[in-house]
Amino acid sequence: MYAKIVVDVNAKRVDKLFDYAVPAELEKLMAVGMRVVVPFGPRKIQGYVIELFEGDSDRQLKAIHCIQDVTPELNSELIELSAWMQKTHIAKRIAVLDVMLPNAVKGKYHKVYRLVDEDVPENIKVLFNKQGMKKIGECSLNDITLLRPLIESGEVIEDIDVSQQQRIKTQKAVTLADMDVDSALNSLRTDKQKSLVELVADNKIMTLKELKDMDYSPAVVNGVVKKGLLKKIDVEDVRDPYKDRVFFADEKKTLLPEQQEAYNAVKEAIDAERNDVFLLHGITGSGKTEVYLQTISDVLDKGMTALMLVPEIALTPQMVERFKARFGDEVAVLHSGLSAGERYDEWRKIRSGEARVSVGARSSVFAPFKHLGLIIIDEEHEASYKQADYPRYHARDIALWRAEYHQCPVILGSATPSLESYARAEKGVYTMLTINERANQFPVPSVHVVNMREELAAGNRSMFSETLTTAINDRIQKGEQIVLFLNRRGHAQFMLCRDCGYVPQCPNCDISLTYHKVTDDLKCHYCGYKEPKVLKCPSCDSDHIREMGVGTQKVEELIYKHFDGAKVIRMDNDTTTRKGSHERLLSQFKNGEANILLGTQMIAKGLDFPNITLVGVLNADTMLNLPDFRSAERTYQLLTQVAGRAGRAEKEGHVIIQTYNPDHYAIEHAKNNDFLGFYNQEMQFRKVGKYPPYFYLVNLVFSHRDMKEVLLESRHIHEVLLQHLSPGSFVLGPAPCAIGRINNQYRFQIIIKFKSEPDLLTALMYLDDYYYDKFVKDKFSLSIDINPQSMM
DNA sequence: AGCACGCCGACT
DNA sequence: GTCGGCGTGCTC
Repeated sequence: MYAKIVVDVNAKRVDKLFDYAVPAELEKLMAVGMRVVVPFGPRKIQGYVIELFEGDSDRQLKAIHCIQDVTPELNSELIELSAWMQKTHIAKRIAVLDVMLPNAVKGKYHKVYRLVDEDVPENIKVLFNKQGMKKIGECSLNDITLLRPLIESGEVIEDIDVSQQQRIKTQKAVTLADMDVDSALNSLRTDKQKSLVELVADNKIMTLKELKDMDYSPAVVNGVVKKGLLKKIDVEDVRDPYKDRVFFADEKKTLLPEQQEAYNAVKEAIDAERNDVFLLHGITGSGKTEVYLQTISDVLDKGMTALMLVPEIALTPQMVERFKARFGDEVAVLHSGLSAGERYDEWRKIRSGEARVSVGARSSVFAPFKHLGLIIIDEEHEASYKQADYPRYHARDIALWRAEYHQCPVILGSATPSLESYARAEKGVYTMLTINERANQFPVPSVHVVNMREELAAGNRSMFSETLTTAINDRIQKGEQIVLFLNRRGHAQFMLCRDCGYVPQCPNCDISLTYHKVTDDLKCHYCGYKEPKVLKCPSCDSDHIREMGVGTQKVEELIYKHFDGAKVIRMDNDTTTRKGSHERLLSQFKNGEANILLGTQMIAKGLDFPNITLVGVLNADTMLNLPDFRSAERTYQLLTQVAGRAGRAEKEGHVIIQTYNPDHYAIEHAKNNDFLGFYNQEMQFRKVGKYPPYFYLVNLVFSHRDMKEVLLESRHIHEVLLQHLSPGSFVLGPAPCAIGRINNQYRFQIIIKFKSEPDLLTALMYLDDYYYDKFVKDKFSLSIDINPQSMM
């Protein structure tokens, strides 16, 4: 037997399948998808079994060294998917496999000394572990002196140990020993021991912890074990991060007519096992989640599985609670807050079939389900579904591939669909499902736009307009709650000299340094460069240099100064990095420990508190002015989402949007909650600008230390692309990137725009291959982003 | 990516 | 004469 293996070496040159012989003693155990350790050149590394085949090989093949799993980590679907991703994402197979699997699975390599012969003096033997290994990194000088003669004589050799990062957690348990239960019971004297054996006989396996909880002391258990009636074993201990929480069973809610219609359409596709894609366009508060829950429930009833994706920041305890309440232990939750071990446990629950529903962020799209009956992507427009770094996959693409593989339907849900998806639904590629009425029947909040230019003209230079100030004071007095949203993207704090206008820049990148109040220093967000806060302007020696721009901290201070009786909870990256802090802050707000919740992007989603009657958007424009073709779309989506936080209950909600561009169509349509109006206008702009969904985009970024070289080389690549691509496509550039230099690497970009380009992948693969050696040798780097989410 | 092999300069 | 610099090339 032979095996085709992907080796764990992240290099283009070895991005192919290697053939190995399977040793006779491993043939029975060997399965596709397993991880194995193989000799590779002079060393030993981990690899994935992609294919097994029989027959003679005329080549002298090396043999697989050992297996790493008993149950394969990958199934044949994921293997096929990885091949597809390798091709369509211009990515290395191993890099693709790496993002598919949970971190705990990935191998760790240690250089070790290995004891060849066990028969050595005791003082040497104690240095080694049970497997006769000793990590070289853990050797003291003394150890090495001791070992040196043995290394020279060959009794100890250098080797590489491939180990798993995260061991499966085990627990001690007991089970029946091989023996007749009745005769066993007869041989026991005490009732306690008898009942213990009966209990174990009934349950097959009981952990010691369970027994202890049932008042069987270790002494009793050990006594029976000693008699040979029970035996101790290790069982896998599945960590459940939510195990201490009690979930109340959640009942099906009656669907409103529009919900029902959407549900019926999906249900029909589920039953027919048809690979339909639905775009569920439902305004905020229209009860999309209830539709998801009921369709999932149907899938489970059919004995199939369901995968649901939500944006990372929407994966709040509230959301999880709702799923756990409806489906109980059948739910696996996958998000970034889990430890590697917890994540792996959830993964294994899915693989074994113990969990049949998953709720998770982007990477959970690879969850190893069998018999998928439905895939749901909630908030399908969210940019976070696209992985920002290599391999740049979009969870939506993966979901569509998997749905086709399983022949099951997909629901793309959103209140503000991406233009790409909406256009496809309009064309009939996807099935459009619309919900226009709110499930709770409460009125849509009223939206008021404040023109900050007028405020400024009227002499109000604070960041709170007259209207907002009045509204905030009113809510504080009534004891109602307020959410204030500060759009921080592209609006970090920096230092500015008031005399000469100097702004401290990163010496390695073409970007100004960001001021961090917590550490009181200046940092570069791109390369990590750090320097102390400057007290005197390095340019003109003036001491009128100070922090500019508003951060949430600054706004918090201003709120306390501006409003009596304000009690603020601030949510941003600084206050929510600790595990569980997100949840804690929200529950504090929910309990009324504060009346103002101030935050960035992360508060735009999911919070659903009845007492919020006012939502203020402090600066609606910052996102609008970003040099990106999606900036209007992003602004519209964000404003709609933020507005959705108000009036989720009986009390009427108000939204106040402060902006310097009150007439911008993104803001106007957001104000009127008019998606179609926005869509039509934005589509015009996309059509004229030759942007998605009219054209597909590929963003190529080249970087190198030497500006001249990178410019010359990218010009050449421009030529190559023109030759390879069809006349209907556009190749723009090379032009300097928006941030022209990062970490002393000059950056140029080329943008490809095309409607249909059958040779695209071939051309890109050619670039990736042909230039690879050059890029390695001359430290050039090329990044290829197909369907980029951002052009910056 | 690692690691070995190999072919040149500065040292005992 | 040899130790070590890192360019080159290979890994089933």
